[in-house]
Amino acid sequence: MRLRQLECFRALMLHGTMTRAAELLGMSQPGISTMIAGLEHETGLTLFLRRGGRLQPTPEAKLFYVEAARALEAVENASRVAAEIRSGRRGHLAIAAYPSISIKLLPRLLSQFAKGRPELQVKIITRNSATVRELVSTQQFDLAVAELPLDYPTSHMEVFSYDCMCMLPHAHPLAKLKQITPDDLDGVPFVTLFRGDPIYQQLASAFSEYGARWNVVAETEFFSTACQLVAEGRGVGIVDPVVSKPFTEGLAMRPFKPSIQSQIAILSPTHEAPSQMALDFVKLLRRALRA
Amino acid sequence: MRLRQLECFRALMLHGTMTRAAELLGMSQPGISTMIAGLEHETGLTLFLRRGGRLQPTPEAKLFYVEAARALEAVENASRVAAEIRSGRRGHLAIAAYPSISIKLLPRLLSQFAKGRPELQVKIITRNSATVRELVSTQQFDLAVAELPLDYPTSHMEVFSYDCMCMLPHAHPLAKLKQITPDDLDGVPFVTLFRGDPIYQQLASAFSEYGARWNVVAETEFFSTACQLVAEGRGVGIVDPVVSKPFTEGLAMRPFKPSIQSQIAILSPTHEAPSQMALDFVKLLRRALRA
DNA sequence: TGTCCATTATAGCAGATTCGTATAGTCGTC
DNA sequence: GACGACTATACGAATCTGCTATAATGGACA
Repeated sequence: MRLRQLECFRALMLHGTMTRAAELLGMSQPGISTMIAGLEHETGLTLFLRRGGRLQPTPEAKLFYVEAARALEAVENASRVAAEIRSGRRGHLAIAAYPSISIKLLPRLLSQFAKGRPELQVKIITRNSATVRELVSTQQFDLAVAELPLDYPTSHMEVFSYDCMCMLPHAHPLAKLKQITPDDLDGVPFVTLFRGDPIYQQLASAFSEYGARWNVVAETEFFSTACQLVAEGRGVGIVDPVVSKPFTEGLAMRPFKPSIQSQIAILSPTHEAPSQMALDFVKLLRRALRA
Repeated sequence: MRLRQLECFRALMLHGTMTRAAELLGMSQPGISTMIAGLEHETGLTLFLRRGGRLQPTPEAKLFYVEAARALEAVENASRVAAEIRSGRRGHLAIAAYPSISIKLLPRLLSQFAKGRPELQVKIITRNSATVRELVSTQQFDLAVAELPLDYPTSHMEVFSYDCMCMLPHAHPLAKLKQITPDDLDGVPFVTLFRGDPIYQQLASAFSEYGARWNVVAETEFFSTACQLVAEGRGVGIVDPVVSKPFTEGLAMRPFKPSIQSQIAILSPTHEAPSQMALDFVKLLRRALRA
């Protein structure tokens, strides 16, 4: 059973005569004739009665038409889907990300990305960076974003490093300074991430190196929480300048010495080829993370 | 997009290598290779990554596979349905019939006909013979059975004539006779069809011709009702010997003089070709009506 | 009845497609 | 470095497709 036969059959059923069906399909009448003859021969069905040089569809033809039309639609649908995939209108994007980025930056980028991609399906899973790393190794995701250091490095990894900045209310006395050091923060109420976080470790080292007293008044799990505490006047804190930017509006940001490094990475599954969709989104994400 | 391309694609997705897919499809490996290359070229999708002489399906291939498989199934289904139609396993049979035949005989024949035809859809509509005639002219039915005379004759019509027989309880005194005439029934309680029915007209003539008194004690719409009244001892009656046979078990049947003719006809739509299914069923019905 | 018109069917041919064989290229493994 | 497993390309034969030309059929109408 060939597709062209079904197309000819459908056109003939819809338009009554071979001559007209041929016009519609842009082919000759004898072409239709042989196609229909072939279809009748191969199916063993008498689809049309030849009455007075005209065709009359048999009841069998009407029964078969339902299935033929369905089959043609399915094929045409496959063809359309192929075009949608090619043009990036259809696809899915499963992303695993650590909390700070999945709260604001990622949704913002994704909704921007989804414009003009009506059939795009997006899945975002938020886990801590260690879990994100495990999820990537199970190949369940097209893409992942995690903080470094990872327990062990993955092959496909694109790293972004940031010098963290000190955030404090505009009204804070230290906001007058162009740059802030541990000395400036000696005994100043400080909001930080939990003890396990690399940022915490680096801060602890920095304060002890400078011989300043690090007065931690709050430990949070997410940057966003820390930022909110600072905004409420609970103390000052330190964040990366890109991923956390959406949370620091209305706060003063000052460079911090010594350099406190925040590193995040875009991870790709190792054994799986990335989809074009994923590659396209990575471009957008990369641009955002470089900014 | 050609079917063979989709078949090759499916086999390749299912079996991993072109070599194996070729075996499964009974073709050569280069054949698969060119088919896939053609499909990739025509869809504009990169469906497989060539890594070290091996193929690795891309995420796009996985997306497309869903639709490709669906399309192939639809086509294969159409092919299967064609075979079912050809073999008579699939089809429908819409029959309009007058009450007496649609109550017993028709269902009995249809259930016999439906054996070995799993996908057969049957529709029976019961109307009086005049309405049946109208329904046939609207071409909504594959077949109809009505009593004669019709108000006007249809072109495709096969007539069956019966000499009606007298029915009476076995215990009835007249059951001893081999044959019954209006004289025998002079004043005998009689159950008959309604006044409008051809049978009624013929009986009235017969009794008046013989100068016998026709003692009608009940008029019914259906033969089945009349038969039941006779079985209950309400009187004697007259029915055709074939269509009404299912209702007359337990009753004595005797030939009646003069001949009271019951005529019924199998009607086919005029402008519509009959389905093979309908033709097959007519054969069965004809055999039953001739018996 | 004969002519015209609209339709379908068949024949023959050119081009496209399909699919085989032969062969080369690639990569991992031992 | 040879082998094995795999894919890609070249080329030719068979098949399929779809065209033009033409025949055949039957209805409409003068």
